Amino acid sequence: MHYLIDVVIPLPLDTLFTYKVNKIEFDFLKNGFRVIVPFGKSKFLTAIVFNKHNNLPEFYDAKQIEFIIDDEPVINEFQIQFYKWMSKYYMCPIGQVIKVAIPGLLLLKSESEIVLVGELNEDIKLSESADLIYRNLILNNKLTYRELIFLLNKKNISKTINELLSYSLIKLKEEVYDYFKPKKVIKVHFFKKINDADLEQLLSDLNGKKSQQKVVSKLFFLIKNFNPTISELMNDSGVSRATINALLDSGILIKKIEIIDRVQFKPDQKTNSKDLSYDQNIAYESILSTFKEKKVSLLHGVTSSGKTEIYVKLIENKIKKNKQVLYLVPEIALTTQLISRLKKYFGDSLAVYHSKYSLDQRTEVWKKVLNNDVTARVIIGARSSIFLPFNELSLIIVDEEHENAFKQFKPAPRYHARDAAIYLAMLHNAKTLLGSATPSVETYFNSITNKYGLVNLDKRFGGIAPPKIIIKDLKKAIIDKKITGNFSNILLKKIKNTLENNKQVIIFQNRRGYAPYLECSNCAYVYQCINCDVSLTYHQVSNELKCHHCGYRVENKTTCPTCYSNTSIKKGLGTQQVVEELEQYFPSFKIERMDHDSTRTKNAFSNIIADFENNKFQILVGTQMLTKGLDFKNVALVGVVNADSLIYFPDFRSQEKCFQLIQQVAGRSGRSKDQGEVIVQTFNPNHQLMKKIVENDFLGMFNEQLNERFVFDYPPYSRLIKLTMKHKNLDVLQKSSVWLANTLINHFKNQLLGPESPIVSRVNNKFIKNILIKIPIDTNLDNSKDYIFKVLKSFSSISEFRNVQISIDVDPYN
DNA sequence: AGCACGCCGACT
DNA sequence: GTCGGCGTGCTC
Repeated sequence: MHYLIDVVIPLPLDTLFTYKVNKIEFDFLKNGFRVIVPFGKSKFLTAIVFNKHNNLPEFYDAKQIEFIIDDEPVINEFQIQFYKWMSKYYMCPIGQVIKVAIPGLLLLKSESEIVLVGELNEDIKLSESADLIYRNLILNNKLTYRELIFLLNKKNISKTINELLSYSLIKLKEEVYDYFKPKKVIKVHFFKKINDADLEQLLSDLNGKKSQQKVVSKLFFLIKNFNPTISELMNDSGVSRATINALLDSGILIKKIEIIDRVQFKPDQKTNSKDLSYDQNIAYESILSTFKEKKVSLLHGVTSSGKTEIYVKLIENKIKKNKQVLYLVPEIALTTQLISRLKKYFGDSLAVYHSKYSLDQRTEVWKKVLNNDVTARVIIGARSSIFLPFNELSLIIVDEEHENAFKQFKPAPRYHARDAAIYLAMLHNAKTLLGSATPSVETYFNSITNKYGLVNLDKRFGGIAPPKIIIKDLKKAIIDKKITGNFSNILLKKIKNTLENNKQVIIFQNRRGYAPYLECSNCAYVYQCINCDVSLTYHQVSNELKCHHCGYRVENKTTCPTCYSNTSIKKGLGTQQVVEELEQYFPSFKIERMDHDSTRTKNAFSNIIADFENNKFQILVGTQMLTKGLDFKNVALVGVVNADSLIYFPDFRSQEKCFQLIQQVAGRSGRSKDQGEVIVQTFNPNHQLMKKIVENDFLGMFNEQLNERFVFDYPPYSRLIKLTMKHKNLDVLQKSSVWLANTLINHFKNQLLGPESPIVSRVNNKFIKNILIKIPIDTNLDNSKDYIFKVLKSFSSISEFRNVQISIDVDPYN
């Protein structure tokens, strides 16, 4: 009988690799265990067991595993299923999925150490390599695999290791794999449990030692709630370190090491969930009733309708039953307000997970979820939290379902967290609740066609009237000379009134930087990035020209490279310039900016929000960032400087996005009792979309968009797969993209668009071409994908095209 | 992905 | 004569 395991290697390779194990290992191993395997000539990698079987491979000799890391699985069967699905659906190698899904700490490479533990007996004769290692170990005591490989110079090291092991000269230090170190802290305790009488005794024993008495009484008081650290005790009792040390030395106090959670929750006063309003309660009940028949429901609730309270109610029910709930948000950094709100309700059962957390923090949450720990029953997280090892998952909430941030771009798998969450919930037999004030066309379509449940909540909480949206025609304003700079007179007047009433203003400008581009006024040259096919953005503060694609930056010397004149003019409009302009008009008010540039540092974002909330400044100018569920009580006016770039963005979703964006920004206004106002400036006041925006007509927008998607075969009437090709040589790219498109056309016929150069046709010195495939909804998606893979395989066998990078995006979002 | 192997140019 | 450039193929 042969014992074999199939493992996933965390590299972008699409196959499982088969290794031999012995009977004992076979019986011990379960799917989800980590093992160290030899891979290639000299590498050792962490791999994850995905399958166990007895079928010896026919065409190659399986290697033996090196050793087993865990004594229990680090991922569960749900995840194995889920990751496999993701690999298949998003056409991404399984190894790549693993790499993205599992925090790095759990996937260490050959950092294992061997440690010298024995002494060489004279009658043992070591082989040359073993002797070399042994002598090195005497000098260094321990060596990593990597160093070993280096010393032995590319030989198979497992032989040598086994030889040294067989004489008990070395030990493999497996602990190093558990790199994850719990955070430890030293706390002060009494030497024994102390009651009131003991305290009296202690205090009299310390007669004359005033400071020590102080410390003892303070500690006695504190331990009712918690044990302090040494420095906390010092501060609280107002004594010096020496006093504490004296008490420690005399044995009255002792130090204890405690493991604490890295992800700390301030013990905010815990509150019970609020009672739902009449409308909220109806919505809540209907969600429950749609869940009887449907796996997925959409809560379409206007801004300020109090969706969060409904979520809270639903979550409460689940955690009472010791179930897990995943609360997905588009961008965790923009969710500080929501998190602190949820903390109040769920306190210690709430954990936050985010790929920007440190590896230690992530690993901590990971392990808690794996063990269904009480301190991680509700996970609030960005898209990567769908990869966590849930085992009692019973509800997923996808808040702001329409947000593009749910779609992953950068490393493959290019998954959409909302769609993946629905599959994940299905695996767990759990429910998914999608929530949005402006649902995506796809989701709303699924709701009205009865695939998902649909619950409407169209009254704002407390009956506040929705903000009044006013469209201002910029063309007319210019003709009538009723405009100053970029602001129509009416907008300026409204800002003035609002500020005078002690209310705050938000100005939305969807472009960061100062001016989008700089143009030479002599020869009309536009300053360009040297690596990319885009114009450089002028940044006033640093007096630099920056590329927002590759990060290239130059000092603004304003000497035109073509005509050498130095008369450049700023064209277009960015957030920095808007701020500068407003500062001129309203010199007595403070203005702040919130965009990608001003929020780069760790706390900048929450600081700006906190300052705005506390009325430390009155006008907030910002980009998209402003729209993400922020809640400012005192904002009465929102101004959109220019809506046109939103409508005319060349993408089939641009109008939907524009509607969503303006509705969301509008939602920031008038969140308290007064009706808010929104002024949208545009050169296209008669665009049908503007009418829909003014009338708050979601359904009208939806129907119109749906119709357009039907006519042009876009989702939800088709599925899209986008192939992006990159190469440094334009000719090669041209030729190869035409070859690929022509080959694919055989199968996809007129459902294939391209190859086309994107608007930014060169980034980082590589040219780009896109091919878009529309797959009709009634054809088999798997067959289409198989065909694409087949074609890509023949593509890569053409040596001329070898170096063309191709990335696949299933359900692309731009 | 990484890394070894292999086949061609500029050098002590 | 060799060192090293990076094109190609493979990893159980």
